[in-house]
Amino acid sequence: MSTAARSLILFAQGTHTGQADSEEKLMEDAITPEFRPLYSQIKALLIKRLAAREWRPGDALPSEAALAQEYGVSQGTLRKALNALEAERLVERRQGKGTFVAKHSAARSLFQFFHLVGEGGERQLPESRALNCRGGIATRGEREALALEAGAAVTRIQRVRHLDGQPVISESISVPSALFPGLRERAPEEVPNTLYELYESRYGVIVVRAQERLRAVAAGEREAALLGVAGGTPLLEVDRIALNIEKRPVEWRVSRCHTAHHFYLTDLD
Amino acid sequence: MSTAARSLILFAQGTHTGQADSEEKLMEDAITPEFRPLYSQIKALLIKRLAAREWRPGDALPSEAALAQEYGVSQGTLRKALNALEAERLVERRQGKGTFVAKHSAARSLFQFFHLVGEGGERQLPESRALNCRGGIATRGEREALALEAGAAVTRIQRVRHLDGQPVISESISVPSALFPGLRERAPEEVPNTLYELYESRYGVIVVRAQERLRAVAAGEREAALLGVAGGTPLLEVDRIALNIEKRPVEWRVSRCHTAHHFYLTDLD
DNA sequence: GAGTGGTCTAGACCACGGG
DNA sequence: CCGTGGTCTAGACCACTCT
Repeated sequence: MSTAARSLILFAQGTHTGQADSEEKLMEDAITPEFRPLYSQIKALLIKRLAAREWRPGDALPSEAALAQEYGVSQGTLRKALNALEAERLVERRQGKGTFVAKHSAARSLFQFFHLVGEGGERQLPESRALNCRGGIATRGEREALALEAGAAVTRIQRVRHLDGQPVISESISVPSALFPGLRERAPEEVPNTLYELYESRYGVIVVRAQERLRAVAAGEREAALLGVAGGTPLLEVDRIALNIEKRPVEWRVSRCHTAHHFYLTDLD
Repeated sequence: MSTAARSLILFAQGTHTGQADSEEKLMEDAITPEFRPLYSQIKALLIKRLAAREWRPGDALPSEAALAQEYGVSQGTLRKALNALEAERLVERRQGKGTFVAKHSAARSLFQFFHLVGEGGERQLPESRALNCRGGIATRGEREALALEAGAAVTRIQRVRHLDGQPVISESISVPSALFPGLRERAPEEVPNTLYELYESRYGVIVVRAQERLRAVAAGEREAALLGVAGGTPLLEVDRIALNIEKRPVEWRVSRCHTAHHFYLTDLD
């Protein structure tokens, strides 16, 4: 099945041993060369298949040899595409086992998405207590963050997250209800700690990257009470937009963190 | 000259066509295989030469072919090492030109090291006004941040940085005086905006990566005055340790940022 | 032992930059 | 024109995993 969508463009390429010809002369005067490496085209094709959920998180992809034959390229070229996908954390590769669609886990949440660490740098996932989970109509801010039309339905979750038993984060989450049918009916107790695992396993929404905007704000009375601090205490506000494999926003999350005993840690490299 | 420090360990490798033999039977029962890919060994050797300043920032390295011959490996293997160095931003490669030792520039400072952006996401390097530049003895904090012995000399710079003409960042910088001889004698007016360019061109200290710890703090009276805000205003504190090519700390910098009109922007991927 | 990804090689040709 | 890095191929062997 799936006989390799074959429209690979081999621009002025050397050793194409017999396949993917038929488009050589059609750009006599192509002002823009439009050269695109084969491995890059293969990569895009594989992303398309991943986005179409041809393979699910945790599944094994076909072997390098099989995919190379399917696309009519050498194993080396195909490997380059797969390695690029691994670098973007879309797949995981293990020698002797195979190539697997990346799956969310507590460890991944901890290292890729959760950056608050203790004074000594210890990483630890917080425990969460959801306060509520409701549906509503997208505000202007939600429409902008999630690229929604006016009137779109959103589901909102509010929760407090604890580290070492102490409340440290007050979090407001908004997602498009269309992507997560039924989520709004969940009771707060039924909202798990690592939401991205839920998004993935229950709704097929794979969060692969995010962008965060940080600023310092003064605690309002509500957050202050939730976090057990005085009103006006400086808090670290983390405004995150999470993107799926197609780079579309799927979640907007604003966290306000009490940073008396924790840091937001990030590497510049 | 420099006839390729040849002690590459070729463990159970296949097609070694005649070079780098002589160490085949000496690990009959090596419990730990200690396998290390050739390209990784080459990479380490190149890093050593870069750290030794055999080539200076902006210089061209020898061509792939030349280096491959020097180390007695194939061009493909050598390329893998160079590509890894490029991924770590130690070198820059340009088709048709060559491979060059990475050089600090305003652009690099802006994208790799400066993360404060305007509301719309515009990136812009701030202008700096140094308040003072003095020598002193390392405090406990400086010793920990910079891995210094008790009694070590440090040079401290304090400055205020402006965006769109408004003071936004109050910054305290400490560096080991031993690494930057003469820096402490600079008049504040002689302290340039992009310090890492100065470190590199004047002192041969190449900052290649950094780690930042962020938290929210209340403005003290001093910062408040410098930034033109009320005392107690929440500020984003950015605590940075900058590392050189050998991963040793070379600068400690604490910035306090007024984030009413700017964000700290970071990507999670 | 079979199958997977990982490393290494050798060689061909292409895209790019600058004489 | 030549020299550079970039792409692609083909094939060999190695390391790892599981049966």
